[in-house]
Amino acid sequence: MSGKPEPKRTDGPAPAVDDRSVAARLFAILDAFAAPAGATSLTLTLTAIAQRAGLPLSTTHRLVAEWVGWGGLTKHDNGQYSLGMKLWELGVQTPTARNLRTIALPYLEDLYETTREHVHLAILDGRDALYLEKLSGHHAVRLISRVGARLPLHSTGVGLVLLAYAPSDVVQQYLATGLQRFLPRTVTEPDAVRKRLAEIRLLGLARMSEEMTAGSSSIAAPIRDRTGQVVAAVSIVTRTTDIVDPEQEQAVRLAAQGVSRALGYRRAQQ
Amino acid sequence: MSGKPEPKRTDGPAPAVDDRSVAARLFAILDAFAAPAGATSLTLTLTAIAQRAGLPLSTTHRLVAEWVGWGGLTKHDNGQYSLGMKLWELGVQTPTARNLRTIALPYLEDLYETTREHVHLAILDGRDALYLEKLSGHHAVRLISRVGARLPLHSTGVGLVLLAYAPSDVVQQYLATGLQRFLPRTVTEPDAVRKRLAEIRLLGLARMSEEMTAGSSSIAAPIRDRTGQVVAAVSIVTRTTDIVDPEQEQAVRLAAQGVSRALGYRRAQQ
DNA sequence: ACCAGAACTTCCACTGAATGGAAGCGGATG
DNA sequence: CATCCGCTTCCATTCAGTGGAAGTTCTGGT
Repeated sequence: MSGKPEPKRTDGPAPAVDDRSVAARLFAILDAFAAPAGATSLTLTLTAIAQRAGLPLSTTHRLVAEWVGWGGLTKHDNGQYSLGMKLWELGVQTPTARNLRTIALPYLEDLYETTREHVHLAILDGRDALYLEKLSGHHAVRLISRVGARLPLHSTGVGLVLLAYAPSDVVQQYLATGLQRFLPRTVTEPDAVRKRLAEIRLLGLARMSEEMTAGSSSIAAPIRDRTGQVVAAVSIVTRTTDIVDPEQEQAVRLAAQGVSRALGYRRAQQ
Repeated sequence: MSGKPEPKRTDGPAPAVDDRSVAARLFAILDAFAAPAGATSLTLTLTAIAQRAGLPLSTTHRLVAEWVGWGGLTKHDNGQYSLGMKLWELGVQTPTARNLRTIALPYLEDLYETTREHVHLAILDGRDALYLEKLSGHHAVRLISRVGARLPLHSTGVGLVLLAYAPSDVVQQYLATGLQRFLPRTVTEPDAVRKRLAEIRLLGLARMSEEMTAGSSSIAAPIRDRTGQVVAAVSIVTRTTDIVDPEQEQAVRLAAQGVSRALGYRRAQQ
């Protein structure tokens, strides 16, 4: 009853004992390096890591040393830390990413060659479109997307395609939360989005225009696995024009079909 | 006093208390998933993880749960575990890999388009060539290399280039250990390798033939950063022919120069 | 050159989180 | 139905991890 038998705590601003496990603390350290949006990858000092992870400096010091020893973090000459190659090495072995990427890459290359536009490959992960691959030429319009980026489902071509073929409860939940408007043309009204999703399912293709990045539009199509489930989406992002280019749309469709076939999909109908 | 008040340990085969830290045990679990050579990515049962990591089952159970909770491992329906997307997500943010890849990719695409051969991008990491990127078309000769793979320095094109421009003590150490012979034509004799390295430095290009995989040859060239240091190597792998193709060699050289220039290198001499 | 301050590293007594043996569970196999 | 094998849960024991504090190094201001 009453207060716990705390030793000698000077009131202060809620010490709030940290009941995270060692593992959770180790993870918190890595999470401190998660790059925010489309920024360059982070490089942090020990103190910065400690702050971001909410850990005492000495604990951070010890745990960071463990990460460095294993290769999950690297210490640079200037004393800053960044994510280490070991992490990259294990990361690229993750089955979902690796298998899809390996199979899809040749088709993405073809698509890039025929269109010379940014090519994206993304999957649905939680409430986001997670970008697995991105090909772009030298010219390349500046985009926020990059490999490993998470972008909203309702404002990107791949995102909308993924949402269009997602289980209805996922759609329900996604639309329930307020959708952010990035540009005047971003569609954020739930019912309007629903109507779009139906059109996408009908057409087997999504067309976006100026909803995430000014001056750029995109065309996206679904990729299916052997069971017919949509598991990913491909897209190209072009400079916005008013005319629909049937050749580009056909190229995206073909790429998506190619990958689907390589994944073992044999289209049932149509 | 005498012996510790051990509870009731039956002698047995050296209990050998495990003095690994919690962190080390967590890492051992991830390391259990490191795919051996060119195999498909692993999927393991709890028991298998425990064995590979050398941990008691109950400890493994608890720590694996921590990884799953964070997203570093994923539990599949069948009860098997594999590396998780979180790992991939953080992994692709690793600066070295990300920066080099982003800058190099357009040039690698060009190289692929002009040659239609496997294109590799690798860096020197420890005693291995670590493959950062690999592009291949549909036809594609079967190769052991893949993104994230580690292959020997003396039997691959990129490896030999990296070794040629490595600090002399690295070369020293590498050659000191016995070099494995994969095929009859693999050069393993230290002095012969040294001679090759000198030729590569002179020519700015490496030519390999049937030293790792039967029927395939490769042409590799060095990539330099702004300081002039060789930081990576590009190569194409072709079906072995007896004639040297100057166009292919020129294409590899151009790609390497393009990436170098994009990295800020302005060649000093030549 | 000197000093102040910040950032990092090391130390160590205390303690509660991690450990792992054992028992319980559940589903596959014969 | 019995057995095996792999997974999950439990909990008393203890030692690894903790973090405050002191020591050290680096930075930059005057």
